[in-house]
Parts: sequence; C-alpha cells; structure tokens
Amino acid sequence: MSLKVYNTLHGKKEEFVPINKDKVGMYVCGPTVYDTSHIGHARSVVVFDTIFRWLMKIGYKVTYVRNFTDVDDKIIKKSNETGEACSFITEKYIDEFHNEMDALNVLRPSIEPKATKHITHIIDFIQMLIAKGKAYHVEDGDVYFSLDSFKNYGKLSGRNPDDMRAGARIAVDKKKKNPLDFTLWKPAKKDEPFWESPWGKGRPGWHIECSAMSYEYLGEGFDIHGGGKDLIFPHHENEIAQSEAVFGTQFVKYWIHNGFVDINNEKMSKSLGNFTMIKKVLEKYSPEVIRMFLLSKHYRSPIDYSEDSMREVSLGLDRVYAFLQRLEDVDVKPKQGQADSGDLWQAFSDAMDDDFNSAKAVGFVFECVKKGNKLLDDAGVGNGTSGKLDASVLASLEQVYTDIKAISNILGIFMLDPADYFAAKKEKGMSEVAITPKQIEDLIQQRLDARKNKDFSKADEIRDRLQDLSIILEDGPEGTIWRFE
RNA sequence: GGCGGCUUGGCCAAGUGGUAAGGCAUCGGCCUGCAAAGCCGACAUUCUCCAGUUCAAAUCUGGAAGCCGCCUCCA
Repeated sequence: MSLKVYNTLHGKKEEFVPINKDKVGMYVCGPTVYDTSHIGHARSVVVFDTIFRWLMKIGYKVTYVRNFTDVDDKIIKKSNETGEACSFITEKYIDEFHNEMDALNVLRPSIEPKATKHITHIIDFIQMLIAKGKAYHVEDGDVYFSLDSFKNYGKLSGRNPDDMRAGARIAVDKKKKNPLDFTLWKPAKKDEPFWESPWGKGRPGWHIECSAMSYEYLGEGFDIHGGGKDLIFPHHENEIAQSEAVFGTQFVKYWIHNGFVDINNEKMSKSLGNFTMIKKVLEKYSPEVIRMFLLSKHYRSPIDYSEDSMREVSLGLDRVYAFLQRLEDVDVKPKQGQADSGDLWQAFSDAMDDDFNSAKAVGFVFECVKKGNKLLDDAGVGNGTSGKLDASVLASLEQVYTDIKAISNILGIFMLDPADYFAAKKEKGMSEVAITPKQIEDLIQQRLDARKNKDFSKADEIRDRLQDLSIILEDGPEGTIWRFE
C-alpha cells in the first residue's frame, strides 16, 4: 500500500508522490515564542513529528524545517510589559519549548530557523516581490503585498477576495490599495526592535518569514507544508501568494493541517482562557500518556481534552505495558533485526499509509495485546502454573513484541522497558502518598501472615487500607506485588 | 453574511459502497480464601433525521436539525 495524504489544497486524500523521488521537503509553522506552550501546540508538534518519522521509515530522506517566529508584535508587547529584552524573552521560550518537546519525545527537526536570523533573506524576498510589481512601498515605510496583482488568491482556503470585502470585518487602512493587502514590512516605532532596510528601519510582517525561509532551505517549491487548521487563512494563503507571485511555480504540493485540541468541545484559546499548558499536563501524566492521547484520534479531527480522557488513555497504556511485562517475565524479547515483518506491523503500516491514521494504528496494538494475553493464558503462564511456551507460541509472541517496538519508534509511545515504566509510575505515586515502600512491604508481610492463619478479615483490612492510598495488591504465583492505580 | 468541518453503543473512538475495529465503564463466567490482573461471554439488526441512487450505504446524492471552526493574533 502506498502513502495517501489528505491535501487541504484539494480537500481530499491523494497519493503521495514527492517532487523528487526519495526526497521530501517539509515545512511546518512553529510557535511564536512569547509565552508558554499549551497542549494545542503539543498536538501540532507531535502530529508532525509522527509524520516526519513515518516518512523516514518508509524510505524518504526528509528535510524537516520548523521555524521559530521570534519577531512579532506580541513579543514586543510582552517586552514592554516586563521590561525584559525581546531576545531574552524569545530565548527563554525557545528553551522552554525545546525542553517540553524533548520531554514529549519529539525529534528535533532538520532545521529550526529563526526569523531574526534571516532578515536579509526576507528583505531580498520583498525586493523580488516589488520588482515583479507584486508589492508596493508606501510613504511611512510600510510595504504591502498587492492582492490585486495575484489572481489565484484564495485557492487554499476556498475564499474569494470579493466576498471578503463584502464581509467587512477588516479594518480599512487608507495606505493600502486594497483593504486585503497584507504587510510584508512595517516601520519601527520608537523603542521597537528594528533592522535597516531599503524602506527604512523596521521589521518583517508575519507571513513573509515562512516564504523566505522555506525558499532558503527547501527551494521554490516543496512537498509538504503543515500547521494547525487555524493557519489556513490568512497565513498559509498569504504564503502561497508571496511565493507563487515571485517564482510563478507551485509553492507546496501537499498542505497538511491538524485539528484543534478542544476543552468542552470548544477550541482552546487565549481569549476564552481555557488553555492548558503542557507543563501542567506533564506534572500529572507521563509524556507517553500525553502522546498517546494526542495520537488516539485522527489528526484532522478535533480532540477534546479532559481529565477523564487522560485517565482512560493512561489505563490503556498500563494495559499495553502490563502485557509487555508479562512477556518479559517469561523471557520473551523483541527479535533483533527482524522488525517490520509481523501481522501487527503490516496492519500498523497500512493504517499509517492511510493519511497517518494513528488512531486506527493504536487500535491494532490493543487487538494484538488481547491476542497475546490469550496465548499466555492458554499456555498457563503467569496464571498460577508456570507453563512452558512451545516454539510456535514463543515465535509469535516474539514477533508481536518486535512489532510493538517497531511501532514505538514511529508513535513515540511504548518506548520504555516495562519494568522502567512501572518503576516510574511507582515513584510518581510514592511522591503523592504518605507511606514508604518499607511500610508497604511490612503491611504486605502482615497480610501474608494473616492469610496463612486464615485471618481473612485482617488480610482484607490491610488491603483496603492500601487501596485507600490507590495502592493495588495482586496475589500471584510468585507472591504479592503492589502497584499504583 | 461568506467558506469549511463534524454528528457512530453509557463515554471515547476506527470505519470513505459489501453488511459496525479497539479502549474505558457495566453485567455474567473462569481463576482467587475473597480480590486484582488476564481470558471467555453479554452490551449499536444499527451509525442525528428525512428522501434518493444502488443488487448492496454509516460510507454516494439532495434536504433538515444540532454542534464546531475560519473569515481578527492563534497549533
């Protein structure tokens, strides 16, 4: 099965055929670094990270560019409010972003360009636009893109400029020839950061950096451009206008847009004040739970964030790791050098080829976990009698484990050694509870003694006591183990 | 007002013309002193509603209702 991708440009799934065989150029709009990232940002980053990994896995040499917008009105505003230099603010949030994305097991893109490091490229780009009559400079120092000079405007978002003018939600600016013309360069006011340019001291508008930097690293036209759905208009529409106006060739072949993270069925946004920061979620849930949550629904659909759904995902992840632990307990290990050959991998692979359907893919993993558990049960392993696995069962369990490990490299979940996963979970649980492991062990021993003496009411009392601390006891053939709920 | 999307069991969620994956929860059973975990079974004759195309539709077409998003900074 070959890769199919939903292309926003045409509103349908298309077979993915890169411009250059074997190579893929991908540009994704990164954050404006003026504030802490919320889980909506995490979705975009995790989704495109997964896409990046999948493209590489199926054999493409991928150049993945994700920018930082580090010059912007909001950054300047924050600087004025806090008295901190813009560069201090942007560095701070870039660091924070990197730390959080590293925690979420996100691979670094090939290149992470910053707008402020590409001012010359941006100025050159604007000059090309002016030279072609696609942009104009007004007296005060502003440079605007001339919408009337670009016929195809609106092809990505399905709008036409005439309708929008009728819509009349756009503030009229007398300096503009057409009210929809957008800023390429704006003059610096007093105390604002600036760069010298042919139009005086100023700074770039928002859209132009992506055209200039994608050109710099990926060329006049490239394969994939991504970002959140909210960037379709006007940001990506404007990028198309700028780049295609200069080069006269198709800017991007496949446009990919991820859906939002909602809270109570509404988009997470600053104006509603309903956003949840990544760091806040990381305090409560492991990175893999967050990743699994974000990948448990198709990337184009909205996904509703709630404590309940996080808890549910967390339980599901426990289930997978508990299965892996069972495998480890009977010495089933992933096979070396034989990845990508099992049925699970094949099913996973087909799901990913179908517009990166990670939700479906995760479903297959669960199906396999159930089958694997059944094989173990039927073999009587870990179920009272410690049976011996026969060769064919061993082989299929090894294959499942191998496939899950291969999948973990794409989804960025199920990455850990199960023992480490549960150890981390225990550690986290311990930090929230007023009891020591020693005390727990003592109680377990007391309960064991009580059970030996058939004093079951005392045994149950001890178990209930631990239960109140979210500690679950499991009596197995090798003794009693405990874990956090 | 313009444009786009969504509506699947108690909840979450796959499904893109061939007769409803999976997870969570619930109820039975096996196992257990009792539990937990795991497994087995039950749980949508049906996919918001109405009409149409088709041998066949959750999936295509037309219409209705509800919800959401973009059109202003936004992942």
